[in-house]
Amino acid sequence: MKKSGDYSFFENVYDVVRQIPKGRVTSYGAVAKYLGSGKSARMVGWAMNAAHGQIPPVPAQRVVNSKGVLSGKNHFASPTFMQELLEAEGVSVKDDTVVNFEKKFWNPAVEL
DNA sequence: GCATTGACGAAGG
DNA sequence: CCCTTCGCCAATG
Repeated sequence: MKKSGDYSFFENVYDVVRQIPKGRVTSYGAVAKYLGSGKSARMVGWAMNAAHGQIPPVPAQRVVNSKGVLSGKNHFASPTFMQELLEAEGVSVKDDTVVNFEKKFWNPAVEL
């Protein structure tokens, strides 16, 4: 039996990612740190892997690694889909890396 | 139950 | 900047 508010780590990750403002990005580690897991950035990535088909949809394209690289683009429907989604939101991507990453960076621990 | 993998990150060379 | 090593933890074989 599942109680209301019984959020798993995965769902908690989805909740944070869904709150990323349009045109901004964050990193797996930042989300992990906000959730208190700190070094479990891999789990955030794993959560994204299971994020497909989630309702409401999880904007996984706004989550990149600490360098601003679209490390997970290969997991989207198409390797170019992630970049296209970001550029459609006003985030420029060059060589699989977010341009002006530090300016686009959205830190949940600070902004949330 | 152990070994390997991974959409990561930090530190060291 | 590039590469290697280590830590972290769930999923998978």
